[in-house]
Amino acid sequence: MAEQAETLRRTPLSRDRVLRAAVTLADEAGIESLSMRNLAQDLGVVPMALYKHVANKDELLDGMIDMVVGEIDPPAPDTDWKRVTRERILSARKVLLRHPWAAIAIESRNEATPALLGHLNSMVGTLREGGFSTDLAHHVMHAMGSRMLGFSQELFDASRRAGRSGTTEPDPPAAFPAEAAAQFPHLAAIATAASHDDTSVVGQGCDDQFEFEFALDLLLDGIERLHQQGWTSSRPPR
Amino acid sequence: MAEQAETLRRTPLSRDRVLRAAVTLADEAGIESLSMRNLAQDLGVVPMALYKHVANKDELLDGMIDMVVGEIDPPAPDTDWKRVTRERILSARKVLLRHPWAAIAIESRNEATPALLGHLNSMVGTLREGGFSTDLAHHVMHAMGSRMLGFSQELFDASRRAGRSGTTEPDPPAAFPAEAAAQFPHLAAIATAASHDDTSVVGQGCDDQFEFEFALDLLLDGIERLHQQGWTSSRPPR
DNA sequence: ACCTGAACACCGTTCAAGT
DNA sequence: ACCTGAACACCGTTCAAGT
Repeated sequence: MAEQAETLRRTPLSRDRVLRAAVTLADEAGIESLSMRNLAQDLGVVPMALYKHVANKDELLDGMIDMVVGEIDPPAPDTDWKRVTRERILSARKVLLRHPWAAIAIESRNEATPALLGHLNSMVGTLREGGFSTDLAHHVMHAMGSRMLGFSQELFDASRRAGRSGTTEPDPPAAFPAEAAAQFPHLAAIATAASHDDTSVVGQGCDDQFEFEFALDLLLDGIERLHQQGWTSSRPPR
Repeated sequence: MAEQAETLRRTPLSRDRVLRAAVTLADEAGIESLSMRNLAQDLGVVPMALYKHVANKDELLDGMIDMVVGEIDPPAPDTDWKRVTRERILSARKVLLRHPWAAIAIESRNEATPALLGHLNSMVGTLREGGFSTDLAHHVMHAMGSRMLGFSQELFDASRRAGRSGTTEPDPPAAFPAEAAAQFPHLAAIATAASHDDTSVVGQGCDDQFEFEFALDLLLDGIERLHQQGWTSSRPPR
């Protein structure tokens, strides 16, 4: 990273170069290491020079978010709303896993950025082309953003949040301590029952991709059922 | 709040009093106003006095989270897993709406706190008592924590995040500007189609509670179906 | 032994002085 | 006109000096 700064020192700053460096810094060192001062140092520049390209740190974060959202695949040219939506969501997931700081950064901002609105808009477009009423499409979009537990369980993984330490080897599996197993027997049971892995381990023992697709298909199948029934909010199923 | 500090100045500090004041401060002024120094001032105490009761700010946040999790209703004495789970999730939602900073705070920590583990454990317990295999219960818990869009759409509401300004009147509805409607026609369409409200407004026009229960029932109905079919991950439905 | 002021190593951002 | 060093108003936390 130091050599990179060396190479680029003389090339002029630009908003794009600032944002790109910020994303790299957050990816590699963690979002808590992203300060205007650290970022300037990475770019071989005095801190105040950044303010020529971003108004302040909030705008920097917005720009970073838009850069990440731009990595999501565009909708495939396909008429099957279910397949298109599924692939789009899985693409977004891949992007968010590449940039572990991004999901929380997006949630922490209180206005959606333009790129994010564009992404959501095209997701709704896919549903509309699939024959969804605006009414049902509306509720579906909300459902996609809901978290029943109030937080995303996937995020309980230290190795994800902290910056990658250069190497890509996974963390050593954290054992489920015996005392915790006694206190939380049900959690211990489902941790060990994870059939796709054979260890008595939480977190590391779960196949996150499997779990994600499980939830995704649960939702998509339910949505498909409502869609086929011609569901409207004025005529709810229950 | 100043008078409160006055009243309590002489009563000795305790971990509980520190945590309680921290939750109040975050609720009223927003999580970004929660600094060790501000908190100490609210308590009429020198900043360093806090460190007698919490090791550092991270531990303070953990304590605040546990305090909030403690507000979630215990499971009702009922044998119907679906009703119990539904009520529990709605109770958690109410708690998280009372403490707008809490959801993001929980996601930002990378280890679950003891109270949170206890809550999750009892949720799994409800499923097990309802006849769920540990396998299915495991996947269900993951599904409950999943967010298809990578972020929770509910959180795009400035009035939620920023501290309450004393008054409880809602923010004036933010209009969906014409230029945005042209750029994001599908979003504009679903915003206006929100049948439970009659305005051309995003955010304010949505009945969040309705949307939450829509998603919740979509998931619960799908889960019930899998449960009745005796679903296991070695014999998936698709 | 306990408490706490000052100090340290950071922040984001303003502003005035330099070119 | 542009650039930037110093300064301001904050952080969390350490540590040594006070009682």
